[in-house]
Amino acid sequence: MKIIENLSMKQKPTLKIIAKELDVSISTVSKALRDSKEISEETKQKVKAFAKLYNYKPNNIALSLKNRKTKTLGVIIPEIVHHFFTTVISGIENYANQRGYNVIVGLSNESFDKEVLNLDMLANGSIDGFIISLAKETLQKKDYHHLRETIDQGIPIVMFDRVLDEISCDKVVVDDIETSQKAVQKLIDSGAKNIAIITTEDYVSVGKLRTRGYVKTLAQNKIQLDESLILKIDDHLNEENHLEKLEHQVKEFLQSKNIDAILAVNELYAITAMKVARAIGYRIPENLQVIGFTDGVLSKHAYPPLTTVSQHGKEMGKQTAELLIDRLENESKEADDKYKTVIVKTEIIERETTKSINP
Amino acid sequence: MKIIENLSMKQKPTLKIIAKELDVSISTVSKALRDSKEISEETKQKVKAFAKLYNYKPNNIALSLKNRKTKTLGVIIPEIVHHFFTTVISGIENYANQRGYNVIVGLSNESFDKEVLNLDMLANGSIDGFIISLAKETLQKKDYHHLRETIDQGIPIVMFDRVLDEISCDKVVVDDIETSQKAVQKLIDSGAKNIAIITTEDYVSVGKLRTRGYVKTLAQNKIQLDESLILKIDDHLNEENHLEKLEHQVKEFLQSKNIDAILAVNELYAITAMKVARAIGYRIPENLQVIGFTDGVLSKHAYPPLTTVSQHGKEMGKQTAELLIDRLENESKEADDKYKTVIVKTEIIERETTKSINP
DNA sequence: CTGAAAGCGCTAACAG
DNA sequence: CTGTTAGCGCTTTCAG
Repeated sequence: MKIIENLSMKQKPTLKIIAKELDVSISTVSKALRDSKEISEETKQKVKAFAKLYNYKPNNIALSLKNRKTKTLGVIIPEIVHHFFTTVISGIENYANQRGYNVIVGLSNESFDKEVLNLDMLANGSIDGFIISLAKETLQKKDYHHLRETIDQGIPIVMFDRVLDEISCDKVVVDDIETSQKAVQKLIDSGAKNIAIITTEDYVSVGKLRTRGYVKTLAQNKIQLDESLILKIDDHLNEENHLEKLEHQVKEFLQSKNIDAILAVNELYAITAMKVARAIGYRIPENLQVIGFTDGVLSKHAYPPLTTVSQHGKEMGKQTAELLIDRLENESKEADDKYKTVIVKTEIIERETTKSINP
Repeated sequence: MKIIENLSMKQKPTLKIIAKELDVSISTVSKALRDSKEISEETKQKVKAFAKLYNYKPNNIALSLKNRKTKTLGVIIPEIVHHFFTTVISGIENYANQRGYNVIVGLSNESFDKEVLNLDMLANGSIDGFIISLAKETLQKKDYHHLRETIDQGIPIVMFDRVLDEISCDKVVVDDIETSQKAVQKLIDSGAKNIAIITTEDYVSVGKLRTRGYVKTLAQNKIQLDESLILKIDDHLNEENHLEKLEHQVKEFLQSKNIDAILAVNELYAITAMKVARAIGYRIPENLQVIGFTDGVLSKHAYPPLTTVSQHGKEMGKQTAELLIDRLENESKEADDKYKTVIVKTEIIERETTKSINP
């Protein structure tokens, strides 16, 4: 075969170019490469050899335009410097790749506007569907028009973790109430009397639900609820000194109360509570037990290693991706059209901030 | 204006549809929307109003095909559940968005094959350029053909952190040698005599460079180098029990030596060293000082809070994105064609694992 | 001022 | 077995 010089390594080969060089038509090349039986063995060989030689790869964009699907998922999360979200992404990416999908990541930074922007930016054909965990600001504003619009446009959304009852779509969550109950029960069983919870403001659904589980468990154990043992952190992540503020709030709380156990709604709150508590003389777990949510590096490497609720982020990621891709690929078969919400199991990982349960 | 019924909310409007409804040509619509002066004010108004009403947004894929550029960057990193990479991504995303670019993320999981796969998957038109930090396995194998090929294909690459001298392209790094020197000098100045370094195998460039800085600083201070104070961790991240193994290696090391300061090449090694050291009776920083690299959550919330070298991941991300986008948008002007490597400043953040420097 | 036509790279129905 | 044609959605000459 004579090698044609105008095919420098630089020039990315296209069907057109191959066709010209081989002096056949574009569609012949296309068919040959896809092993169509319309094409003679001989031609196929020739075309394939040439394609291989010049390392031909079909252009994704052209395929996307033709097929009206991009084989890529848009993932929009509030923050990426965050262990939980990071594990979720890794779960998504892994699974999506296996099924031939790519992942575009957008960050909302907990901002409503950025969430909308990202959605818009990607909804114009760049992706086939969204996986999203809502920004705090969105939850506060309760403005969901952007979600409604993209669903109306026919772009499916799967929500995870921070989800909305108001929007019907597939969802993946942890059973926050039940999990929180398990944790509080464990604290009670191991002898705690004055159990506090450090949680978020109610507009963050996970915070609200976990608080609900806390309240419920106390009731079940006939323990009088003391509202003042519920600390709702007023957390503005984007502020410069939010860590200092957090510590301050926690410190005041711990000093003013007589607490022997804490359930914290995330790692950071748990770690902070431990740090502050230690500073004011508590010993953990002897006179203060702590359980956190989200099993991340912080918990694992904390001092002492923190007992936490593992949310299985990777599994959640896998589930969201699966739900989304299944929906994308079944659009025609209206069979399983109903929206699903899958609940991912949690698990309490016992480390050294809780006591073993009394027999 | 009469509202035409076949435009249900579901149907995504295209120029074609708008043209038909308004009974003008496609090109007129296109021009009107782009405010071409070829079009009469009246028509423009009409078209724009209609487009707005039906929430028309140009299809990105079609634009990409037409313009031969996608306005999206491919970022390939070894791991995402990792504070440093996560901050880099956030820096990239932020800056890229500002300039109208999206970010596709690919994870190599430290595997050569997955790195190649990801590169291939995205190089077929999905992205305009790459930002990449190499997988350990790639560094070991020294097989860089995939990088060479994509550069040959005309797709620019910017490498960061784990970079290669062998490949010419833009790079963003931290000055590892110098930084490491600063850290070691600090340890020496605050009285340390037997300074150890916990580092990676040499094929990880940052490990090698930091080690070099360590060696250099000792020499400058006329301290005899004791090779046995260099612990090179044989780290296979993907193994199940790599944490246990790590602890084990560190423990043996600490027990067999008489060490009063440690420079650790990343957070995990630093934290692990502290944990092990505490367990065998060291007090930090009284008789063991520790400095880590990578200022992440682990360091900040460690017990005691760890003195670390901040690598300014976010800044690095911004720089990589800037380098890449600038190159993409200047392809014609061969002016600044030379490859650059920008060095991002580091900074030692003093917390409680080091002593203040003796006067 | 408006529209027809070509083309980005690819596929597929339809002719030959 | 191979080629022509049309079309995915958009921009951009070039005619009218």
